[in-house]
Amino acid sequence: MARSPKSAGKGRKLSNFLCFAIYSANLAFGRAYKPLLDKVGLTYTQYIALVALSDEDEQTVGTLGEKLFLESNTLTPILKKLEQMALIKRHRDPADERQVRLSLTPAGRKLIEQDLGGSLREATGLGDDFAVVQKTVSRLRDNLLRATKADD
Amino acid sequence: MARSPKSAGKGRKLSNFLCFAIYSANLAFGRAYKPLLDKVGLTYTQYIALVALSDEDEQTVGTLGEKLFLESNTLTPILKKLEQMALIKRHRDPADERQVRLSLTPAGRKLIEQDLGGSLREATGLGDDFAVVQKTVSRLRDNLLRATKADD
DNA sequence: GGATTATAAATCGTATCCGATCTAATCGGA
DNA sequence: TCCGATTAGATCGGATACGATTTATAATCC
Repeated sequence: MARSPKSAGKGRKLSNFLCFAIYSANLAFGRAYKPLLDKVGLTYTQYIALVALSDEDEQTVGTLGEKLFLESNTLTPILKKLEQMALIKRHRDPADERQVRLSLTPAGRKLIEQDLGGSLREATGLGDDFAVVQKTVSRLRDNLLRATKADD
Repeated sequence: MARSPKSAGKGRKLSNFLCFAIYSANLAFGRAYKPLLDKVGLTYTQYIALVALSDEDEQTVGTLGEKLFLESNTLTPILKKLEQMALIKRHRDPADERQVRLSLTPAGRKLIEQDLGGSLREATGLGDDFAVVQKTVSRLRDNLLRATKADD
């Protein structure tokens, strides 16, 4: 990844790597959410998946994967776990037996409506920049994915 | 779509979650680096660890972990792999046998000096905002970790 | 000095990610 | 209509993350 133009001496400074800032910020978010999610028995990824599922009922694994930038190899085990916890329902679509439809159970919806991470907005220390950063990082992600897909 | 979503309700939009922007941007960086790192047989985390190790010779697992925000449970297997690839050396510190000292081999240093991710700066599409985003996200990370540690 | 405590790394079990592959179901062209 | 190609999920193996525990060494206290 790109670094600042200056690399005197021995190594490249980690602090100049945007990828490392993102990588470590992701770890930090996971740790910030941990105590909140432990209370309800969810992992970070399970929580994100549940939020995405709250967007719409009867999504397929594929469409959910497009939202989360993940595929069935990662999602299937997570979704089975969420079903096992009675937070979602999974069933094959009768109109196309290849697809699996996903919906929150009342328990799952109730859990999501608690706004579990609400207290974290302040912890980011971003103040009014919160929305700007969110948009900028999303744009960064989209640009990277587009560029990556482009030279396949 | 044949079926109409019965709930429509209150889902929280994933697009409003800063944590998801960071989470997915991290996935995107990993995928952008993948083809570059495959050429040299490194994984994303191994590469980040190697960059951190290029900063200084004779670091311990603990000090490396402070830079990477990781601990020995995660680092030890990665460092053993890097040693096995002859990119670093590991040895117990004679002055304190509890500690393991880490240094790049010439091959490891040579690999890092290639600036493998250089081509990705452009792919971020951030232009002159690159450095600003890098600093803002680092600050976000530090704030989150501080807040998380604070109410332990 | 010997026992207790603290520290550094390693180990172990669980849960992601991800490439590769597999299976089942659907589609499509001759 | 038939059969190969495509598609959607699921499965599998390797590599992180991470809490909890273990081992080995060092520091501290009485």
